[in-house]
Amino acid sequence: MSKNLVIVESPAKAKTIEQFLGKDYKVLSSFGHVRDLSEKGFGIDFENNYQPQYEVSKDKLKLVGELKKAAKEADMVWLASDEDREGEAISWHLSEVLELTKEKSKRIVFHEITKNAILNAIEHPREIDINLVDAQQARRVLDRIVGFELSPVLWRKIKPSLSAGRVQSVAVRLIVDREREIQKFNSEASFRVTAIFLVPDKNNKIVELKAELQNRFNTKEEAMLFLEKCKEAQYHIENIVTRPAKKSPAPPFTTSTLQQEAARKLGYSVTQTMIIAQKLYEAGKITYMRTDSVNLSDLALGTTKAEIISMAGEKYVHVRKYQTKSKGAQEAHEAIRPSYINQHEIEGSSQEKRLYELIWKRTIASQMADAEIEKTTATIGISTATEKFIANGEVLTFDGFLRVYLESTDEEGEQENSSILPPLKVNEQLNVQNIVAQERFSLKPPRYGEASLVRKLEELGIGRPSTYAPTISTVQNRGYVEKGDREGDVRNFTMLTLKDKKIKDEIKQENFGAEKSKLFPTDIGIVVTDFLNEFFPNIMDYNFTANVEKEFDHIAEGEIKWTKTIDTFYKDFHPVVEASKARSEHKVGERVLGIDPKTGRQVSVKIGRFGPVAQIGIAEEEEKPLFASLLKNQSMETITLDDVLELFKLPRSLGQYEDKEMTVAIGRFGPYIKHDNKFISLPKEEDPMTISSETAVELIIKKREDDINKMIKVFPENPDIQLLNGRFGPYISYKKKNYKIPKKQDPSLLTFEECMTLIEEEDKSDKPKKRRFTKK
DNA sequence: CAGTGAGCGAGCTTCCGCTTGACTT
Repeated sequence: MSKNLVIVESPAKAKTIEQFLGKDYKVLSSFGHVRDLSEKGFGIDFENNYQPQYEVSKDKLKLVGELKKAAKEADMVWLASDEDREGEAISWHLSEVLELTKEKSKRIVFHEITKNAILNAIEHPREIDINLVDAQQARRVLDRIVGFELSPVLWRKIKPSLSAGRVQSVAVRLIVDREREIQKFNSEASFRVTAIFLVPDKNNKIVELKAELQNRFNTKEEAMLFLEKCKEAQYHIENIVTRPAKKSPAPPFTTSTLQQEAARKLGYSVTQTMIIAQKLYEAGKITYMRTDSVNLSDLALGTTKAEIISMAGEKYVHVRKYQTKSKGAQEAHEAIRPSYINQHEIEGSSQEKRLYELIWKRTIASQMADAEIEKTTATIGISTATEKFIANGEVLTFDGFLRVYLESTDEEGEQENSSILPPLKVNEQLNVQNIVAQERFSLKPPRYGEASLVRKLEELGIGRPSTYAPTISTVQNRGYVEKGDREGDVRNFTMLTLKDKKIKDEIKQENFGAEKSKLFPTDIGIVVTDFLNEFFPNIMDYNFTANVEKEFDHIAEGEIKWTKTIDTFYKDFHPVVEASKARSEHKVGERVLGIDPKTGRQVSVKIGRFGPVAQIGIAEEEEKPLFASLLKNQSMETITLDDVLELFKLPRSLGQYEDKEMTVAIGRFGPYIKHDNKFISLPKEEDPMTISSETAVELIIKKREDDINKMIKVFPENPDIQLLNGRFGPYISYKKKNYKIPKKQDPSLLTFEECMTLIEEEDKSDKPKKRRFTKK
């Protein structure tokens, strides 16, 4: 029996630490929080000074039992959860639930998982910091109040099952605000002038020298005037300036920067990145992946330095200690780095290998010397004009960290690919090959992607490393935000080219504005955001979290009681919630578009039970209103009366076939034909408004053929059971449910009885689950 | 897999942060 029990948060950590501590110590893990506010109702006693009602979480009951038993058997329990607000609370909850006494338990903390750090921690134990725990309770209770007061308002006013919260609602607001910015944006045109000169290089070979005019022109006329002046001009080098410059490496990865770089360099979603990182962590390949710290342990600094020396030599080393700048960082862990920096690559899936390589490079680079660059700027004078051309050159004189890694950026703008300049002398005359004045347009603000939204949230101090990925999923699952691509548009631009003293004036075309995997607000997201902005501007303020964090800091310092902070907030907040419920004259977000010319009834759009819907007439009228869902590419904000009237032309009858009615309509999965209670999707090229009955009949016949090919077998005993070929291989279909067939089984040999057993077995095994996946 | 949207009103939904599994389609 062990005399000592150490409890940490993560099982992987427990395993490592157990090896350091020897046989007198047993190390278990709490798997994060073990207790939370009751799931029924608020879990807060409002009558009793906001007393939290805690319950051991359902999935932790068994674990808590085991911990209790282990605690009883031990002489001393060491509470070793992380050293931050949440970690302190975890230790406190553990000591409550395990009924630990002060004599029998101690609180210890360490920031790195090394033997020295842990032994040192055990030599310097302390007690639980109840002020820090109180700060966490305030955080927890505030979030519960905000979430559970606001969400039901949305159910009533907009649509069931919606949600609002301190973090998610602001995340959606960022997306909505950005979308409105983009819609408002007016692109401005200007003329950018570039010239190509021909000069000899050091071997007397003629090479191109590219230069750009210092200023741009606002109009075509000005650009034209300038080119006219250039027709007879001479060009010469007026000035050459060479100056050294430096580039420094980026700090080691945090959760947020890892998500950004994995998105930019490897194309992973934030969830994907976290799943892969979790695997690497569990396999002992990297340090903990949910962190806001850029700090590396002394041990890691040392081994990284040694690695760089053996790889590249002493002059490539530059030991750097980074400071965390992001708001609200709690720094319970190290930065994300390889556990063993001398391991350049690892075994595993290709995704794991690539992510590991990224982490390895970033860590190594962060401890390498600056890259040194020599920048040369040549100014070129024009004999007939006062404007100057500028040619920029860049030479890498020392590669430094660039030898292994360069951080990517999100900016798409115009690349200045400055390269090495040919040898030039002041006063040298230049021959011009051509001068081009090209119309350029200012870029609209880019939409957020998953990773850039995380970066923005982190910048604002909203959310934590453990919640970035889940928050991004939540706002998508609630239907507030959709990830998607947008095809670009085509636009014309003017290009003026001066060559051989002649000016060519052309109109050219370019594609612009195409976006991939970006976040777009849905109508529901927009309506919910507008509603919350109107009634709860305080909660929706980008600084709300930062402001309450300040309060939590005061609580942690012991300057205020946590219940006081909550009371002040609640007394302001709750009456506004009540007021927002009371206002009920109109459906939130409803927009009246006009009058239906046929019936004279009102035409409007709103959020219905199943999403955005168009409506002819109003509920109070004697005749029922007509409804039609908006199409995927339509928005409540921009849809017109004519668009809506189009929607009501469906479902459209296509006449009869085999004495049964054929109708065409648009459903959840796009346009379809319904005939004899069967649904047939329209191929892309067919338009439901114009499709003919002949084409419809062809599609019906084709569908029947496909169905026959799909069928493997039916049983005379029970025609409800069908053996079918599907997208994922053969399966059994029975009473509208699908059942798997074991891989080794040849489906055509299955008997009726065997099918029935497969169905029964799967029905039995599938009852108790389901919930979590639909929920999250 | 593909009807829905008024009205009656039962019974449900929901937050953020800590952790890891056990799950489809």
